[in-house]
Amino acid sequence: MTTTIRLHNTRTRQTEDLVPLIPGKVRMYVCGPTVYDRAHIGNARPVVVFDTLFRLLRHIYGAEHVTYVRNFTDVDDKINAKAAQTGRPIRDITDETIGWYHADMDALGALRPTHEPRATEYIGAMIAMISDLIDRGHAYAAEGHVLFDVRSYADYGKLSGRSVDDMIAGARVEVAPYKRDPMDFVLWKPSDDTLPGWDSPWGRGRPGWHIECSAMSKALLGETFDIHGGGIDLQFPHHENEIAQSCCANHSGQFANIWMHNEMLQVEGKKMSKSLGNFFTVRDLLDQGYPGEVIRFVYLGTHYARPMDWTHEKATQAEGTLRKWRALTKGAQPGQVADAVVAALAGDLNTAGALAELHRLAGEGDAAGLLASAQLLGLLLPELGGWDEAGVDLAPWVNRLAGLRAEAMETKNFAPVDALKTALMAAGLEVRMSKAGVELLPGPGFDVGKLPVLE
RNA sequence: GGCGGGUUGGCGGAGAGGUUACGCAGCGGAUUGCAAAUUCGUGAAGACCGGUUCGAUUCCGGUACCCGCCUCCA
Repeated sequence: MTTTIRLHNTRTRQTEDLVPLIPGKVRMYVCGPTVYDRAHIGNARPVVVFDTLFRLLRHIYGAEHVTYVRNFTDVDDKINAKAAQTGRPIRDITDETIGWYHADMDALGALRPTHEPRATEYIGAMIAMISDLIDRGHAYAAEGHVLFDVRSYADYGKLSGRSVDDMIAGARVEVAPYKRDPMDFVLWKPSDDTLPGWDSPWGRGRPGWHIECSAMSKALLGETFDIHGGGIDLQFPHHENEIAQSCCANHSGQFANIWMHNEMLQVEGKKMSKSLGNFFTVRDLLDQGYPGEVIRFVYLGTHYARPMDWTHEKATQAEGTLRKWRALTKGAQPGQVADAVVAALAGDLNTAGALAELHRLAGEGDAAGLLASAQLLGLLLPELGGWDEAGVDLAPWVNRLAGLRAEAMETKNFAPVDALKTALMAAGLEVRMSKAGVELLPGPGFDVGKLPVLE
C-alpha cells in the first residue's frame, strides 16, 4: 500500500491525497440511474470512470477493503409517467430497466458495485431522516409536503459556489406558496391515489429526489465516507441538497470527504440530444457493432474531468489498437501491473496517461505486463473478448490464396492472386503475405457473408 | 443575469516552470511479386494580449471564443 492516490476534490477545489477515514478501507458512493429507460452513452461515462477508480482502489487496498455503493432510483415521476402511459405496473418497468442496465454496463466491463440499493427499499430510512431534520429545525411540514429550510444551513451553496441570494436572483424555478424560502427543496411530497405512495407522519406520499442518496449512503456506508461521485450536472442541485440534508442530520456535521464529478459527453462535437439525431443508448452502439470494450477504451481516452467527445473516428482507432493488443497478448498470462500505469491512475485517475503507458508496454512487446495493466483498466478481459475473432475457420481461404500465390511465383501471372486478395479485403480481412506464408486477419467491418465462395 | 470549466501539433489527447508525451494520420528508408503487417527514422503545438521569472505551453491578470449548470438530463 505504498501508492498514494490523489484525487481532485470538487468540494475543496483542490487535488488531495486520498486518506481513508478508516485506515486501510475505502468507501465510495456514486449516484446511479433513474430506471425508466435504457441508459444513454452519457449515463455510461460515470459508470466507466468510477468503475476504473473502483478497480484501482481494489488493486491498492485489496478487494475486500473497498465498498462501492451505487443506487437505483426506482421512485420517480418519469417512471410514474411511463407507468401511466403504458398501463404497466411500476415494478415491472423498474425491474426490466435494471436488467437492461446490468446487461449494458456489464458489456462495458463495469464491475457490479458492492451494493446496489433500490430507493423503494429505503423509504423507512428516508422517513426517519426527514423526521430527524424536522426535529432539529432544518425542515418543516407544509400542505402535505416536507421542505428543507436552506436558511438553516449556513454552508448551503458551498459545493457549487453559489449563495442562496445569488440563486434566488437568477432562479427560474416556480416558487410554491408554502415555501418559506424560494430555494427550499422538497424532502417529501403527497401522492394521490394514482401515484405510488407510502404512509408517513405527513400523510401518504413519496420522497423527494435527493433524500434517497442521503438515506442510502448513511445506511450502507455510515454518516461519513471517503468518496462521493457523479456527473457534474448533479453538482447542483442534487449534491448540494444531499450535503445539506446529510450534514444537518449527521451528528458530526460531516458527510462525504472527497467529491468527484465527471464532465459531460458530446457526440461528434455537439451536445447529445434527441432533436439533433445524435442521441444514442449504450445498447444502440452495441447493436451497431461497437464492441463494449471499444466503447470503454474511447471513454478512457479522455480525462474524466474534461468534456468528452464520442466520435466514430475515435471508436475506429480504439478498435484497431485493441485488435493489436489482443493479438499480442493472445495466450499470455497476466504478469505484473506496470508501476507507471498505477502511477498514472493514482494521479487523479489519468486514464489517458495510463493508456499511453499501455502503448509503451505494447511497443516493448511485454505481453504479460500489458495484459495485467490493461486488465486493471478493465480492458483485455477475457469476458470482453471474442469480437476480434472471425467466428469461422479461415483455413480454406488461406490455403487457396497460398496455392495461387505459389503458382504465380512460377508463372509470374499474379492476376488470380490479386483478384482473390481484393475479394478477401473487401470482406474486411487484412491480408498478409510474407516469405513465411499467408495470414488472414479479420479487421474492422469484417463480414463473413462477404467472403468469396471457393469452388 | 449568476456560478463553474475549457481553448495544446493535420486529428485525438496527457504530463511537467527549463530536457522526446503518447496514439492515429503524413513523409523518408528497409522489407514485399504488388500490397498489408512489421521495423528504423522524421517534420509538426500550446487562442490572443500583458505580467512574474534567468527562462512559461506550464504560474498570475485581462480579452475573445466554446461548453456546462442554474429547467428532478450523468
